[in-house]
Amino acid sequence: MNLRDDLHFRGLVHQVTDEKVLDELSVGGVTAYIGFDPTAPSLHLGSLMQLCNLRRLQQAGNRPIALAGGGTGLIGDPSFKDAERPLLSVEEIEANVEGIREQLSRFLDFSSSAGATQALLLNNASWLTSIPLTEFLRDVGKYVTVNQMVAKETVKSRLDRDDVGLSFTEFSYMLLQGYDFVRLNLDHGCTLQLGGSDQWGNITLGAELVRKSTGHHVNGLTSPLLLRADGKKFGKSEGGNENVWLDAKMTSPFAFYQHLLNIDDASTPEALRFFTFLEPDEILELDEATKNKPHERLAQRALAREVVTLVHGGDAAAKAESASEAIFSDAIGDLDEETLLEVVREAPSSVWSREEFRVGLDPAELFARCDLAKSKGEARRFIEQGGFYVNNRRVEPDEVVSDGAALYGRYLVLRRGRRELHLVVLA
RNA sequence: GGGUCGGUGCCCGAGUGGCCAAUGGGAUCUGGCUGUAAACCAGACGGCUUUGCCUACGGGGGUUCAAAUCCCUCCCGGCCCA
Repeated sequence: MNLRDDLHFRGLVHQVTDEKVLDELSVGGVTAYIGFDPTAPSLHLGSLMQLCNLRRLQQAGNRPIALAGGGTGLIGDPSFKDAERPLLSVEEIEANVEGIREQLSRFLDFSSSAGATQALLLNNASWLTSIPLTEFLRDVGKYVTVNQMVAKETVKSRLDRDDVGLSFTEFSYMLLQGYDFVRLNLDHGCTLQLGGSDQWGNITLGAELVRKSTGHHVNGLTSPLLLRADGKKFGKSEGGNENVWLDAKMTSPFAFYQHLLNIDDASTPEALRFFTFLEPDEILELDEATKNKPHERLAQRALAREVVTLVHGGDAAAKAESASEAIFSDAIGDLDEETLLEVVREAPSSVWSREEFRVGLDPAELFARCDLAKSKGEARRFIEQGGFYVNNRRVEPDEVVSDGAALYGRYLVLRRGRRELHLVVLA
């Protein structure tokens, strides 16, 4: 299956400036770029989809450019944000760009052996922070009318609001992004910009800017934004509004695996298409499985395994998988010590002095200090509601936890609700 | 710079001197049912040494026995005018 058909099968083409681009991509030899916002030190599940797209292009014989927005990040993209965004400091941005640089290399081939398809990582700070204002206004601003900028959906939604405004800084963002496209076209022969559907306005403006200022014809292609069936953002964690990060230190492989495993049935077909490199017939089979025997969750399992392997490697995926199976079964105490440790290794853990447990410890304090509750007050509430477990046994009110309860004399597996875990090790 | 409206808990949004840790909705969390889903039902949802105390209604100051609510001032935002 060629790339065009594959992209269509996966539903990855939302809008495209010219259908012919898809054929060119299928042949290969196109240079295309995607911008990544350095608003955090790590990419998250949301950006993973764009990463996958770049990877798909590269595998089909095209050259991907990952553009870190070290310059545009200083300004802030207002697209579909309903309020002005706080500015990040230069230091923060730079640190974030460094973090992202590492992650990208797991997905794209940056080695010279890739030849004409060798991936590039660029940072737009290298040109955006040094271009003179007057030059920018003459060479870029002159090609764009405020009329067309204001007409962009992303801007209109902000202008129509009567409670917030839109600063000139954020308003200018699209010009900077457009200028990126011009630079990449002139310096690297880049002729295509990819992005999420929220980037359509920015992308078309950029393409137009390239055409007017260089005479070169370039294109844009957007992918749909993946929302869960319940309308929630996809990359958000189960607990709270935290992003699901690609950095193992910020989101453990176990937590990452769990997040994918818990995706609702209705969203799995899309997730499989967007986030995995499984063959179309495998995907169709998994769709069937979800429909006919949903309780087995074959699609979710495959999704979790594939994506964790992609992001953290096969070993981490295997561990997360076996840990997930063991930890939610009944008899956690029946596991031998080695298996037990293996199983909870991916969960957060902490080491405690045995002394603290001698006389028995207030479980509210224990759970609060392990971050399974925000405060002791909240911890007490969880206990009253029956939401806390030690070694998979529910904690009763007035109970105390002592070292006698430890498995193998050393381990306490704390759990809140169905799936928030923490391992306490006695030293 | 002038006029005007506004800034309340994670978000939206009531409250205009005591009965306000603050109605309601959403989000979130826990429990039940299940498949570690979805939907649905129930409960919780500032903190603590929890019959009570502390911190909170943009910041600071003031009036009052008593303020989210009144006054002054500063900061921030919307709209209109210059």
